[in-house]
Amino acid sequence: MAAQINIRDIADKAGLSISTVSRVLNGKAKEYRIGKKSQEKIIKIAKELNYVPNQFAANLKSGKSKTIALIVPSLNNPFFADIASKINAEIRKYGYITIIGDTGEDQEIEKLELQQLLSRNIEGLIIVPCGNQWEHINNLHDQGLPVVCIDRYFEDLKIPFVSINNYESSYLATKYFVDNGHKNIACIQGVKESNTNILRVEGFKGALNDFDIECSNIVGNDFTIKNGYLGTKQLLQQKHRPTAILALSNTIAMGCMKAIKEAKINVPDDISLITFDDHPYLDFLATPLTCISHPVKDISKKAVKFIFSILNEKKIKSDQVLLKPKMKIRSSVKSIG
Amino acid sequence: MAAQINIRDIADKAGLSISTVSRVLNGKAKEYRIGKKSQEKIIKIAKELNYVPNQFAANLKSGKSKTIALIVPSLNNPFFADIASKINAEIRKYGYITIIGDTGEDQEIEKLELQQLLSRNIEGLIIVPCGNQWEHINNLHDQGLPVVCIDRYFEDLKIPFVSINNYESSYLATKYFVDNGHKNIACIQGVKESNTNILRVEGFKGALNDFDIECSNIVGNDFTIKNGYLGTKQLLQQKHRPTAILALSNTIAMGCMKAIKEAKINVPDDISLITFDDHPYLDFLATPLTCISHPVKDISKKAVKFIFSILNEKKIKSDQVLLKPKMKIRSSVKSIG
DNA sequence: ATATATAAAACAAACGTTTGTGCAATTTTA
DNA sequence: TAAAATTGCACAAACGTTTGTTTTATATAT
Repeated sequence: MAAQINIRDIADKAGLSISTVSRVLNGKAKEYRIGKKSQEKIIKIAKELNYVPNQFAANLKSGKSKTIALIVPSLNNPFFADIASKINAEIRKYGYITIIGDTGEDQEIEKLELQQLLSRNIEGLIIVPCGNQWEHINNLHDQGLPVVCIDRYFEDLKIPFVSINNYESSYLATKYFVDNGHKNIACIQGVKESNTNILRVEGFKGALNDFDIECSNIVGNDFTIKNGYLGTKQLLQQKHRPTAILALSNTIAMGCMKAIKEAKINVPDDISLITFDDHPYLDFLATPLTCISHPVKDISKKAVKFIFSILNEKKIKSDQVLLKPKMKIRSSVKSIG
Repeated sequence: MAAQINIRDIADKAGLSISTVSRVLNGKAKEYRIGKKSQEKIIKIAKELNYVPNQFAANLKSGKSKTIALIVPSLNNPFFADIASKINAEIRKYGYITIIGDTGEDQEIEKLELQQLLSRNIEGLIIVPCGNQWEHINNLHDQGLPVVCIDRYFEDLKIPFVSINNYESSYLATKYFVDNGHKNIACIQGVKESNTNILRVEGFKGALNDFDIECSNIVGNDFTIKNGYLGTKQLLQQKHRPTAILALSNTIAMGCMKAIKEAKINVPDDISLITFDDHPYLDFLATPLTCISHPVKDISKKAVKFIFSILNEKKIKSDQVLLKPKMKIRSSVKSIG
């Protein structure tokens, strides 16, 4: 790599000092009363030489890295990919850059990545935590690093978060099943300890309870295709087979569909299905899937706004918000009974 | 953010000089003959204080950022999200970190991001270029920055790339149509100028030509759902409606399916369809889609390997490779005639 | 003509590392 | 036992910026 030209090269060529060049290039010309001719000369030369400032040097001195870290469990999950894409774009608007970390749903990798990111002096962290350990994240928060959890969060901590009301989400879905006459409703859950999952399961149970439906048929333990597949198989073998399944994630739903297909039965004729997380392809499935849709754009925007509010020490009214979920009705739920 | 503890704090606490600490922490203890007791003491203290090195300082001095940039057209596209996920994981294995840029298929943003990334002293660039302008990328290559194009590339330049044989891809698909008796085959293309598209179209035409099929019915001009939708509508209105459509990307295929659904006709009974880019959800579509599958993992691995080979000035036999595509046969092609 | 105010820009320290070199102290060799 | 070699470490410069302070030149006031 050819040596990058630096501020000194510009100073030399302009016959001015590096401090003057720095100030002009940083828009502090007025503040430091740099003459117009000098300003123009510097800017012209910088362009000519195609000057690119060395962020390391700048950051080292200023302590500002202009970098926000985003950590997600898996970019392979279209939901998180969507979030990553939106947050990345949003952060850029603030003149900051995003470093995206993909933990592969492994909390040890999460910790490791966090270390690496810290050594890059990130100024803020937006994270979808991938487990129920929170100490390493809370420490950062306590140390004053702006942290915002999205999607998944820790209920009893003071870390700001923006997520959706997961209880309401599955309550909505379950109620929809009930409204359509279903009484034997099953649920395939994800990682049991994750608060997302806990709340969704509670919403499921809560709805059943409110409508005086006894049985709560809950299987599974992971947000994966495999788990959805195995869970569904298990459900289909039950003597009193459920008429409806609530899949607590899009990955779980994919597994469901696989098992349902293998069993040569149909959605919604033989079994109804609702999934979490919307995606364009849901419209084109064998049976277009009714889903609980999360406002990814709102979540992303708000999370980024939070980060920069904290960074600029602006007060936020409430820094733990739950957005409202929506149900997108397609045709995977049959009206029965 | 509380002040991070630095190498000097460790030196003070250990009663040693910062150079000694630096050397121990960088694994250069033997090389510089640091005593065992000193080594142990330093490592112990570093752990106790939870030392995180300041990469900016280290990078400033050493000129090494331990960072590779990855630029993709859009993380929203599952294909690129997949690539990003894999490359990210792969690069981490080398102790490097990845900065992911998402250009939104906008070449101006691509240029802008590139500038920002350069100022962060990236040591390498893996890019899926999002247009047919190559100067800004070629310049970097000429300046000695390790650059590897993936998926899309520039044919006449010397920039290393790893992609798949796009000609072969669509040739394969088209041949499959022909083998199944199709004669009136249409193709919905993406961005006309992109080399990916050009080659795929050529493969399409080449196959038709080889099998003495005259008509080449090519519509469309963008790798988007919308374009797929409009293109399909256009095709369905033709007096001599095609019996098969080759969609040159997964996004285009989604648009196809939308239009086909609206027209109340079926795949493959009324029309056959093959798409590019595999994805788990393709199995669960109304009609599981036969597709041309690209070895994402191989592409990612090879690209990363190239980058580090170039970085370490190791010779590569051939640095412009085209991997073999595979066809994943599902059930979206009807055997006719 | 001198003192004062202001404009314009230079000086120099600092950020936290890495790294080439130098210098004791200790051990080995002759 | 003195010279040579080795071991163990410290010194200090450098990386390219930012930024508080100082200096110089010019304009204005007295």
